[in-house]
Amino acid sequence: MNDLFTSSALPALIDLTRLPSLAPASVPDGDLDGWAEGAPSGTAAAQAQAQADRLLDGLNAEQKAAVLHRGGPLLIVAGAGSGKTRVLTRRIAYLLATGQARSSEILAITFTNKAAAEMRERVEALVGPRAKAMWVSTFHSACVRILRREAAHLNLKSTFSIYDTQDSQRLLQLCANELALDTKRFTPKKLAHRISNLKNELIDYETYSSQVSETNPVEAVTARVYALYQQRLAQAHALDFDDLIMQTVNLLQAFPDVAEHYRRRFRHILVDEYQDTNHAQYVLVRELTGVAADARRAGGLEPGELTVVGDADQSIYAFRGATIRNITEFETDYPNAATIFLNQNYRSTFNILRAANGVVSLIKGRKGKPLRTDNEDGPKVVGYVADNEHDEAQFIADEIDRLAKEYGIRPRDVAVFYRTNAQSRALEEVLVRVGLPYVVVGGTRFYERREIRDAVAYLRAAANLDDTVSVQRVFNVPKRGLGDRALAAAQAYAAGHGISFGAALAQVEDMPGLTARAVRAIGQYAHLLATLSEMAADGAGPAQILDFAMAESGYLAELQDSTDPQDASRVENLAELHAVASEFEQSTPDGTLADFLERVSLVADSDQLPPQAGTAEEAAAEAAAAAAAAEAGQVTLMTLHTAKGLEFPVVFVTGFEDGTFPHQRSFASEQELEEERRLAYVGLTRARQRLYLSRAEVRTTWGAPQYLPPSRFLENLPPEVMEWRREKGSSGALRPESWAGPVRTSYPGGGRRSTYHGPAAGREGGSGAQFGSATPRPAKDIPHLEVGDMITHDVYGLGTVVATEGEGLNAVARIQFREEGVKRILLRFAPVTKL
DNA sequence: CCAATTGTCCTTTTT
DNA sequence: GGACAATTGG
Repeated sequence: MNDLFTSSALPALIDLTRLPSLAPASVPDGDLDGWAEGAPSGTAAAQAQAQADRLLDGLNAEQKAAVLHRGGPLLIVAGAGSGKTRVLTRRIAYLLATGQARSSEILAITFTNKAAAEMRERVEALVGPRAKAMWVSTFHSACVRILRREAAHLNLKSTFSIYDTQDSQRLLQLCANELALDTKRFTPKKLAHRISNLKNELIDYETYSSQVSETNPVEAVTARVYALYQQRLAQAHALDFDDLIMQTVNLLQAFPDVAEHYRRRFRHILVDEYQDTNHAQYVLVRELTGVAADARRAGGLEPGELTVVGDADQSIYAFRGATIRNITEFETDYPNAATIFLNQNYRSTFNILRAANGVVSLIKGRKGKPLRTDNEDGPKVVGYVADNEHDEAQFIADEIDRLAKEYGIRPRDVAVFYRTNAQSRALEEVLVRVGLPYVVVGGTRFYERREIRDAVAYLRAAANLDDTVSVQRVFNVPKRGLGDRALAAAQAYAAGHGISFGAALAQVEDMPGLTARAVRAIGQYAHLLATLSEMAADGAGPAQILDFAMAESGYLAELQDSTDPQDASRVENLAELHAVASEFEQSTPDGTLADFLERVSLVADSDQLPPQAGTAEEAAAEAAAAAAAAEAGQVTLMTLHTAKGLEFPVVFVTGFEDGTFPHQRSFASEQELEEERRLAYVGLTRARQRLYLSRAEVRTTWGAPQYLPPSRFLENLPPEVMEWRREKGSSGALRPESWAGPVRTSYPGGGRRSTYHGPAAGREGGSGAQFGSATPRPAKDIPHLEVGDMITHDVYGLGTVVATEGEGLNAVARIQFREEGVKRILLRFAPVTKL
């Protein structure tokens, strides 16, 4: 390890005299926790160094090198399960313990707030109060803090609202209406996506407008909407998710003194999950390190220390602008950078790893080396082919039961992953039925529930009356007898007077075109908002304001008086929000309403995630794990995306069907398919001991049951690591014929179709059942198609017939699909219906 | 003029 | 099987 340390570190460019002393800044007082900032002294220094060196215990040579690296940017290419979080944590602790960095000089960026909280906890457990002033957060949270502090520079209220995707789309809908767009063609969703991409590339609307070709209608419209959207955001004193990054970059670039302040402040920047950063985030990091700014270096500011950690194989966020180039070109971007590879996997059994490597090995131009491990083979990876999603869920439930009985595995050790959130329903149904405790992470998140968003809209309005999206959201919630008419009148008035919607409401007396009833209703609403604003301005806490708003508006009463049983749980959710707000007031006494709202906007409720045990050294995490060990806990259900960075002893990855995973929408491009492949890799590598892969032959997606072929990813699993419990569903033989009468999986009135454990299942299991052997499909069932007919295909969706050939059993059609282009399809087998 | 009701699209993945 | 928009009845 010393070899690695001395050879890779200390590149020529680094001025040794400027490196901080290795000696710790303080005397260790028995244990690490006792350290306080102070002056170094002789023997104490040696002792402290010994303490610091203990941070290297249990690390392999590469990991040590990564912890010890000094001088110049460092790229750690860390394969799945190679202990990257551990290395990053130790590296920060080491910087602090040796006095190379003060905690106030550290900015560590993680992917989620949960990861940030855990990392902070672990570092604190290692070096105690020395870690106090460091920033550990996501890009977004860090940017909000900077923007709030520097709001004046940007002409922004420091209580600006933060718009999530839903809010942005609402505002875009308003903009689209205003511009009288064809919202069928330009949906808010698509517009949001386009604008988000532009922002990720740091292209502001002025630049974009000047670049677009007027003859391209999509670009021209996007430019107009983008401009209006930004104007509306500014009027609302709101920033969307992408603005948080882009505006921070703008700030740093436009105000050199501000930039310099933060560069001096954050001498050590560490970025986790670097493969998932987008261009804007890349530039932000570059601005903060000042490495690219030669001119500033001439001004006496040395470049900051930058450490990034990532794994190109786990890049799964390209859809949101992440670019692998940030990791593959790191050495070009930072010429004196060093790279350290961590390829040893400590997490998974060899069988699991071989399966994972198989899935990802096909990717073109893949640079990484396959992971290696000294771990034992472990049990084989279990495959299962279910008849349908309920059968799949039943298999999982039965298997969890069996594992509990035979190996004492607890629910908390088990995770079930799926590609899309919608897939969780079938799983939940079965888990409820068999009585297995479970928790769904993500999905319809707490903060996305309607009542929560309504309540938060009141709070936002209180903090920022100009927040038009929020003020309009609860304009008639609870019902105040205000409809489109009243809304339009107020909107017109606001536009005519150049004031915000919220401000306009106060002048309801002057508003033309309203009935007396509407005037009264708006007046009451305006009064309520004014009162809430005053409370917020007087420093009332979020819980107090929430209480008042819910009571005074009649929102709570409306829910309580309702007979809809759903509304009862809404009341409970509001109580939960109130509890969160109260807890916030207690834990952060000087936290403002804006602070609370920031947390609500940026913190996905990842608190539900089980604490990750794994690394042994972190006292706090260890204690928590030990305390929880007695509990059986809950099975964790989540999407594959959410699973990134986690690990579980037992993992089920479901839905291995072409169309589900890889998702149908990714068929269009090679890049997207590769991203799906990496997603599979991420899923498989979450497992420590046991891995299960399943698919359903028939899956019911919104209404209609669909036959789906096996996922192409399954073909790349090395057969020797697989144990197929069931290779065909009992509907398998039916497949080619099944089209005439698709399996009925809808069950009216909640009556559940029993899963197939009958003789059919037994007969098919494992034996080479002949594919459609018995009766060739009767000719009458083959749809007769002519050019121009519209059809739907179970896998490819809507299509138009562009050519036909052959007759009867051999009839073939060329069909133009929306996503897929033209396909040649043998009608005898294809799941096609004529429309 | 508003509110409940019927139709329509739909679904990736998320900070 | 759900969110949300246009539609119709009150």
